[in-house]
Order: sequence, then structure tokens, then C-alpha cells
Amino acid sequence: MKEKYVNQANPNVSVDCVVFGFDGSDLKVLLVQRDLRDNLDIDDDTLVLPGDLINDDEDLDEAASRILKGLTGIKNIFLEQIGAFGSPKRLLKKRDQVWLNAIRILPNARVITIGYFALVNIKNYKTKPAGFAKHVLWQDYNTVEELGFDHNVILNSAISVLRDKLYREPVGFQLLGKEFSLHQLYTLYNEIMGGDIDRRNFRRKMLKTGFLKETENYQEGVPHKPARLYTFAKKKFDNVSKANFKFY
Amino acid sequence: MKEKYVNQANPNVSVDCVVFGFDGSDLKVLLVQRDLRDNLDIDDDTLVLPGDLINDDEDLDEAASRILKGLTGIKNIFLEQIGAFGSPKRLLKKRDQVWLNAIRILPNARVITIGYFALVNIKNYKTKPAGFAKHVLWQDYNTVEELGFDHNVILNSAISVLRDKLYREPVGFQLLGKEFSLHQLYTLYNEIMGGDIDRRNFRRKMLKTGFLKETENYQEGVPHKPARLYTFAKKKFDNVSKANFKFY
DNA sequence: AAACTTAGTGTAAAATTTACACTTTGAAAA
DNA sequence: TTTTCAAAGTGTAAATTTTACACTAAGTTT
Repeated sequence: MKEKYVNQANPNVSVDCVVFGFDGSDLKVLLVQRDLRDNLDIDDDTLVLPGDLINDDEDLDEAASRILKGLTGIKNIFLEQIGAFGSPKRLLKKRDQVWLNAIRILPNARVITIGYFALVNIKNYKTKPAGFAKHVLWQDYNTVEELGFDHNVILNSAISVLRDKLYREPVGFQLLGKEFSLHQLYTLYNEIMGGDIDRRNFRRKMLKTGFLKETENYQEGVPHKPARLYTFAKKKFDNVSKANFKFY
Repeated sequence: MKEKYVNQANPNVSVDCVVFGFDGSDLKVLLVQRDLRDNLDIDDDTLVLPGDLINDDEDLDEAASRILKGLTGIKNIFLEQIGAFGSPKRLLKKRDQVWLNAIRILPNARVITIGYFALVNIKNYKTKPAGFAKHVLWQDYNTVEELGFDHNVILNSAISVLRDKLYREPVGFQLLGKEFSLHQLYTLYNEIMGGDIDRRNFRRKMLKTGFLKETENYQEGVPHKPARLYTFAKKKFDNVSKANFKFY
């Protein structure tokens, strides 16, 4: 039993983040372009999710925070693990193997990735390249094509976690600014859920959840132009509570 | 940037399974006792979740299946990843460090664990020790005390995933035999959810979901003794469907 | 044979969901 | 400068679902 482990190298463990952002009308994902530095003979403009190998002395969550901090300067945002990914090395795409060899840090071990997903309000932060990233960009979720490694799998997993969460938890607020109109929130839900939600029912139901607090300019009965603004009123959220974010 | 990786050993990656079983009245978890083999001078009867290091050439899911197969002989059961766990090595309990040293396979690297959870019908399978396990036992979930490593964290995570799933997916059937009465299903839900569900509403609601199919002895209007039996009728399950397993 | 438990059906009030209509205000078009 | 239009907001009635109970019949236990 023991002997079998001795001959196999431990896998490299990396953390990759799916960072979703919303610009008011479209759902975006933060992607980076790999930077080969001194191996410039290799032509590789593959896009990947921002990620890095985990450090010896840090928690998994800490690693994810670190990566995000490096690229966006953000601390303390919504960030949650979505799971571990990683097929044996023999299943890697050639392009990715070349890349791994080029950076010489992973000679004979596979890579296992812990995926995280994060929600940020795009307008609040400036992105900047860091680590192995040559460029950082916000890409429209619907236009994302083939990514490096198994990052499409991770992205798909993240979007379904996001949709699922949006149904069940007051999590969409993270994608908007501090103050927002119900119209903005509605647009967000409609975009992400791909649905065709009734505007009026959405409004009533969302207000009834108790997660919205009016800002000072509130005045009953008067239609506003521009729209009335709300903030997210954090209240204790019971997982099994009746707060229900399903909209038909 | 590069240099920083060179000096750190890759972490060991293990897969640990939380296997839930139901014996008709109580929820059980499959635990194992560590076996130190030739290091018998060390007295350690700590209980842990069944797990093993992942092999170089296998998928994460494959590893989980392998472990389960070894301990219970089961293949093809409900098995799902719940996430990755693992704090830096310095946070390990002393007892666990001693154990890791004793088996000599992990000299200076940390351990990262991918947690899985599985649901089985206890009566269908005989368990047997395998790998590093000295004993295998089904322990009452409510009586579980301190486990080795961070396995209590994993177990807690698994139970909340289970409760959550039970609300939203027809997953409880996995814990029962092929044929079961509504009373058995009711007992299961009541036990796991810790709730106090109305028997009559449970019955009606569960039948309405369309996941139950009557067995041949079915006869309308006649109270049965013993109870009428059902099987789980797999039908396409739409995540966003209206099937609702919340019972109050 | 009386008392009790289990299996099953019924029903009515309360709450929620759904599918719409209608008003007011500011901005854009004519 | 009207006229037209879209956005912001409130209302309401039918359909469905949830909740909280009552009741009967068939075995089992005492």
C-alpha cells in the first residue's frame, strides 16, 4: 500500500477565480492572457481564468483573495469556493502542456485546481496585470470561447452556481453599486437568469424580502425620475427561510 | 515570481468521503480507524473519514469511487463533490502530524483534501477494512465526536449539503432500498431535517412530485397493512423546476 | 373484545404566485 | 409647443400552493 505513493509526485495545486461583473446591461467575466516572459518564442495568446499556485503557508481562501487583490486591488468581496477540478495530466491539451513546460515549475506533476467565484461591481475597481498575466480584461460572458486548461469547465460550473445562488440568496446585490434602482436590479436578474421576468411582480416580491432599504430621497406615491434608489439592507439570512428569489 | 514556487513542495492531495447511510430510524456515517501497521508503538485510535491520497492517473471522482469501492464494494452510487479543504500544515493537530510522520509518505508537504459525499442504503452492503483502515464502522451521526485532521469540518459541510439537497432534489431515495413505504421516506426526512413535518402534507406533496411509482400491489382506497410500497421513478429533473421538497 | 397504532383520504382557511391594467412623470419627437 | 412615448410606480383578481387540522378503516396488542 505504502509503496505506491512513493513513486508519484504530488500534484500542483492552483486556485483559479471566476470573477463576475455587471456593467448595467451585460454579465462580464474577468479573464487574463498568459504571459510567458522570457519564453517569447512561444506564441500563445490563450485566455485563462486568473489563478496561481497556492502558497505553502496560506489557506485556500487566502490564496483566492490574494489573486483577486493582485488583479483588482479588491479586498473583502463576495468570494466562494465552487469546488476542485483536475483531470490526469495525460488529458491536458498540448498547448497547455507546452505552456507548463515553458515556465518550468511543474516538471512531472499534474495540476489540480480549486475554483472560486466572486462577484464585483465593475465600476468600482481598476484592473491591472499581475503575476503571469499579460493582460486583464472584462469579457462579455456570452462571447467567451475556448479557454486554456479546463477553464471552460470551471466557468460553466461557476455560472450555474451563480444562477442557483441568485434564486436562493440575496447575492445579486454584490454586482451593483452601493445605491441602485429596482430597474437595475431587475435588469441584472433578467440578464443572468436569461429569463423574462414580470417587471411588476419582481418589484413587489423583491421589496417584500426585506433586503432593500430606501435611500433618503424616498417619497411615497410619487413616480420618480430618475428612479428611486435603494441600498442592500443586510439582515440575518436564514438558509431555510422563506426568502424566495424565484421569479416567473 | 517564478522563484517562489521552486522552493516549496507540492501539497499532498487526498480524497475523503462522507458516506451517509440510513438504517430505518437513524442517520449514520461511515468512519474508519487509522491503522499504523508496523508502527504499533504509536497508540492512535482516532476516527477519520475514509480517504486516500489521489493517484497520479485518476480523476478526482474516480478516486472517490475507488475508496468507496474498497470499503463497501459499492459501485455506481450517488457520489458528489462538496469542495476542497486544507489549512497550512502548521495548523495541524499534533496527533495528526505524528501520524503523518509515522507513515512516512508526506515528509514536508501539507495535505489538501477534496471532500465527497455519498448516500447508500446500509442494508445493501457489507463493509470491510481496506487501505489504512483498521476498522470500518457505521456511526450514528448524532454521536460523532472529534475526528482526525479537519474531518469534522468536512463532515459539517457534508451534512449541510445533504440537508440543502434534500430540500431541493429527489435525493433521499438513495438512502432507502429499491422499494419503500411512504412512512420510511417520511421517517428519513424527519430524521435528517431534524424537523417536525406534518405526516399528511408530506404524503400528498411527495406524491405530487411525480417521483414515486406504485408497485404492483397497489389498490386505490384501501388502507394497506403493511404499507403500500413505492419505487423511485426517475424522471428528468429540471433544476429550476417546481418540484419542491420543502415540508413545514 | 377493547384500545391502540398505522395507513390512508379529505377539506377549508391562509398565503403566495401569476397575469394582467392603469396612472403619472419626464424626455423625445413632431 | 404640442404630441407621443417610455420609465416608474401602484393595484387587483384568479389560480395555485401551503398549512393546519379531522376523520375512517384495517390490523395489532392487551
